[in-house]
Amino acid sequence: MSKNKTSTEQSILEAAEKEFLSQGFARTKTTEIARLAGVNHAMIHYYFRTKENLFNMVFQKKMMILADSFFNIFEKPQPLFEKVRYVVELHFDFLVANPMLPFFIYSEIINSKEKRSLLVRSLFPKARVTLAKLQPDLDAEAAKGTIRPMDALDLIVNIISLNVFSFFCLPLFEECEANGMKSIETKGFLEHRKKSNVEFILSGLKK
Amino acid sequence: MSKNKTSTEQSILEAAEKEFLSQGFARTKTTEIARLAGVNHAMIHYYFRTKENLFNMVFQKKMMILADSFFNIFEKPQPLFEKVRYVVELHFDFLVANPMLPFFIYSEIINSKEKRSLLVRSLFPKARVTLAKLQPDLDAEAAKGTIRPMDALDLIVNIISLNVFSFFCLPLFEECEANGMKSIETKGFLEHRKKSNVEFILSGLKK
DNA sequence: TTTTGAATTAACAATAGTGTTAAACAATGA
DNA sequence: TCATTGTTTAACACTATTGTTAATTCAAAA
Repeated sequence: MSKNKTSTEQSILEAAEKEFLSQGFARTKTTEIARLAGVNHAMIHYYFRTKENLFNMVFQKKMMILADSFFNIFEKPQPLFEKVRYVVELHFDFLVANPMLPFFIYSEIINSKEKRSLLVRSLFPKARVTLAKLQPDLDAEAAKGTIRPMDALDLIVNIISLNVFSFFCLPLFEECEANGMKSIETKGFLEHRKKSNVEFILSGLKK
Repeated sequence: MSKNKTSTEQSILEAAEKEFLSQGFARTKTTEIARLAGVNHAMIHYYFRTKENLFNMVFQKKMMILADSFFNIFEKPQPLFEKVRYVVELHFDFLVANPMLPFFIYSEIINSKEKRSLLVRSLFPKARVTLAKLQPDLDAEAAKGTIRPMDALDLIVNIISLNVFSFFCLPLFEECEANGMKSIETKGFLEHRKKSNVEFILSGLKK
């Protein structure tokens, strides 16, 4: 038994991941997943029963990756300024490795209260811990007068905003270049934004 | 003739706008648009021939609104710091009036090179003018030593990032509240972010 | 080698959603 | 009033996509 079950099941999952991530649930066709995976399309129903089941496997996995990604970075004990720089850079690198992830998750939670609730329940406990540790550091620095008073949640939202949005911009700048509109060399766009974000966030912290 | 053509055509357009904005092209059903508009679903094909035609009407209109929104705000002649504050606030207010717009546009351009190109060609000329005016102001202030050297494009991307992302966060914070996770009073979340973004951006500009 | 059960295939059923059509209807102008 | 033209309706055709099934293949254990 189990001739090459893992191989088939795995290649379906990989193809599904690729399709769902780039197209979203609604645009993705199970036939196309099967074609990509190089298997008969009945296999998808054999292993996962429904498109929705298959989607949920992918979604759950990606949601966990997203939930873990950010807040773990904060764990390393460091002085505030180095920590902020480090967090911004590592979060940015995480996005380099998972450029479609935030958009994928957001697209799918927007029309599903269950999924939204699932995500929030995954994020909340970690976020709470991180905020509870970060806020005192910010308060201490503010008391010393090295930074302006800063809400930890705002800082985190700002970091995520600037980093994630850099990836949202990427296709537009690439399109500019493709249309011969020289606005910025797309080649180094992400590298540039990474530096720019670090500087802007550190500068935004200061008095 | 034209019994109440405008009424039917208009209500289809309004229902279509609502559905496409919240669900995107792929999830939206023309039958549901018809139901929402209170018309026979053949009317959609009578007035617009295809779902895609109808979608393009909505998309084109929304894209124009988006393209006009941001850069016009910069036109008012003002000292730099007041101008930046003013731009951030007005852009934020624009998003209050059009909360789904950025996500809608982005979702649809991501898988369509034509639409991406269309958007870029709409944005580019205005952006160019705005940048060409803004950069000298930034350079002058930097020469005076009131701000750190700053790339105009980075500043604009930062403003859009922080503002747009505040609206992306909203459903998550609402969901937190719904699940009894008290992280922030959702009631005032947007007002809070508006202030926070202005301060952070101004602070990020300074030396 | 035979048996067993999982894996695979092709063909098909079911459904949902888009688009078409012919006939009925309503408004307007002659 | 009648003819014309644009509007609306219900019924249907077409298509794409998901999901099912029965028959077949294959690998391993007895």
